[in-house]
Amino acid sequence: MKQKKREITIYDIASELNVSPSTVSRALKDHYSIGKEMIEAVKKLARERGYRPNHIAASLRKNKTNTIGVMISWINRPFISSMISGIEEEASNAGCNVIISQSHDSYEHEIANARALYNSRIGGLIVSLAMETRKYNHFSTFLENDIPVVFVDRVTDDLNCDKVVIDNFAAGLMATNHLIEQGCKRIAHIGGAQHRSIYKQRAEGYMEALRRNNMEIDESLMLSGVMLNSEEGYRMTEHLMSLPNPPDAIFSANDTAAVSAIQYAKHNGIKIPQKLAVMGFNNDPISLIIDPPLSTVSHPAVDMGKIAARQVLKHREHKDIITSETITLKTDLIIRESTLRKKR
Amino acid sequence: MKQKKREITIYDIASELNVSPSTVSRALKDHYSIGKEMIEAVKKLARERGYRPNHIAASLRKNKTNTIGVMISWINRPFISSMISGIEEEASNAGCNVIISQSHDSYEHEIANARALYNSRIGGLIVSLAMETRKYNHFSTFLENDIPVVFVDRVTDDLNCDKVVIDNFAAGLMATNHLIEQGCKRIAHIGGAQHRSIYKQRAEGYMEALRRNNMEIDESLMLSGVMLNSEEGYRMTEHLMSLPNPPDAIFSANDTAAVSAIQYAKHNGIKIPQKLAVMGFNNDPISLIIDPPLSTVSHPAVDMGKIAARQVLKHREHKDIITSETITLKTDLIIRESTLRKKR
DNA sequence: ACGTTCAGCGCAACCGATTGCGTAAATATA
DNA sequence: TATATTTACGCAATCGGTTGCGCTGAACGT
Repeated sequence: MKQKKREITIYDIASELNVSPSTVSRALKDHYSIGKEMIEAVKKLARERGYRPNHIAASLRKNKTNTIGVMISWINRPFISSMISGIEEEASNAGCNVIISQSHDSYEHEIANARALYNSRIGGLIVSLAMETRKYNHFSTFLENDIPVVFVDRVTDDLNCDKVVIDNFAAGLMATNHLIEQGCKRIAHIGGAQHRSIYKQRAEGYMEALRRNNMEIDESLMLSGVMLNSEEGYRMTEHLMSLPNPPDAIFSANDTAAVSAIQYAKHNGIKIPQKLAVMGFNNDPISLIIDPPLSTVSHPAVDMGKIAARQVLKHREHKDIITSETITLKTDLIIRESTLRKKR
Repeated sequence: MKQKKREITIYDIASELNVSPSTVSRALKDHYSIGKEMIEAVKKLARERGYRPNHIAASLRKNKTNTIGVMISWINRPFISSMISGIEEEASNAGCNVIISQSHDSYEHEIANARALYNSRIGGLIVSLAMETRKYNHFSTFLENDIPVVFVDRVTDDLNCDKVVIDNFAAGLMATNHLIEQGCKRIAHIGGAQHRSIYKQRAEGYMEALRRNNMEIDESLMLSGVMLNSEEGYRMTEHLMSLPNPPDAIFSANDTAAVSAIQYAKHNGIKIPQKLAVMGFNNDPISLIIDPPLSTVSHPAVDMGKIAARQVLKHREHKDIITSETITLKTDLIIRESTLRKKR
């Protein structure tokens, strides 16, 4: 009844063709020292017998798997899940598996996950840092063992490896400039944890825009959250609008907080964008659903994932190359009603 | 310079303790035939030497990995990514990896992915079916080889394995009943592909509610989409509202289409919920952002993922048990303004 | 005619853990 | 005291590829 279907191995193929297993192994991957017709014969028989390569065995021998690890904060966030979608697509095209692990934005978790992934002998790693993380020693194990590490979005300069990012400074500058063009005079900024470079750079872009326009940088209008979630966004907006001299615009470092700002405004009869213009960041689905639609900065999430995956795969191909490049993708300012004061 | 740090193996530990590798192997997993003090000694030395078990080697020997495969349509959808979040959390607590693969709702992709996952020797599989899929032979390979398969949400009755679902019929009934209670007289239903049981059952719940209230079932008010995305939702709403006798309520089988219905209504000056009540399904984040907030049915996404993972892990523990259970989780009707005609 | 080159393939040692079977010593039973 | 049983551990095969090195015969050069 219970048929123990033995799997076909290279040994089966070898003995059937009266050659050695090594020849079969090499033939299957077009090794240069194997004859043309032998390669064909092996592949043909392999196909006929339904041979399935055992990656586990190869991984054991090579002490490296064809699995790419992905460390992110939370899967269930639009930007992250889209990025993973891109990673998965690219990796699966290259015959690689993708294994994911969530840090939940905790430093402790991130360390534990790094250890677990390392123990799983992943062949490459893609990381978007946890909000908390300030030290990066837990990644050096990978680098020391020639396991390519690529950072995406939430990166660090403390480690010398590939990065896939957007120009957060330019994006912050662009977004703030737009608000200024729309006639906003007192622009507040709701940022994220400032040790996370993406948030720091967005804030610096914001400040640079003010400077270039000879506008005062008012520290009391620059807030930074811990998680930058909706609760924080709501409370920070409440704080800002309760100031003696409240802002007439808010540039938020993500859409979640920006949407909360809009909701606070709606609850309190503050007209958007006339009384308060709101600019977000990320182009999350909610930015298009909220009323009025939220102006924001688009993040090429899927592409960032694809490119990060490609970088990992590239390093796996050419182990000799040790260059570490930083790839910066273009962002787009998406102008919607939440900031559109001047009708065009 | 380049220190080839040799990994500690059970052989190193064995020779240092002057015992055999088999003893070390057994001691590390508390095998009954190993003495108490031997177990302690082995574990102590393993800790001191920084021994890391090589799962690859174990997988090769046992011909089964500690990796759980997850097949879903798209990662970047709120329900799916939340579910995966739950799976990952539970699996990682049990020391298992999670590898994901997207079908993009395509039958062909699903088959290819199944084959790839099988070749990866996964130790268990969690599936939420692609929209297109109508045949299920591509999963039998797993069952024949005692690899536990658990279906979540988008399930099928054609296969005899575990399922984690919600009561879609009851949910559809409940949702429609609510609309009726709110005084809606002509309720339309926007459903998904009817060969996918979740959508069929929601539609049947809808019809049952009408029947119980002696309301006519008007076929022209029952539409079913292919992907049930926003474009389809918008067009179907347009179609419905252009009928000679348009509906005064729409029950959509997901939030995406429901939000599109609201947007169509807003674009065309149709008051919600007075002129048109809209009910969604899933409790996606957008349902809370859209104005007016969307009434919907909540899906315990994270829990469904956790439970599915637990089922897989359970089957891995006790291989003898071959029961296949269906676990049905509770849904909640979330009433918001989009259906609230009667002020309470 | 003889040394050289090289394409083409085989040998066998890995990679690290698992496990059925065997065995010696210790303890229990008759 | 002899035998049965239990306790605790070792032996060695096995999982399926991979790869450095070595071998062979034929083509080639002078």
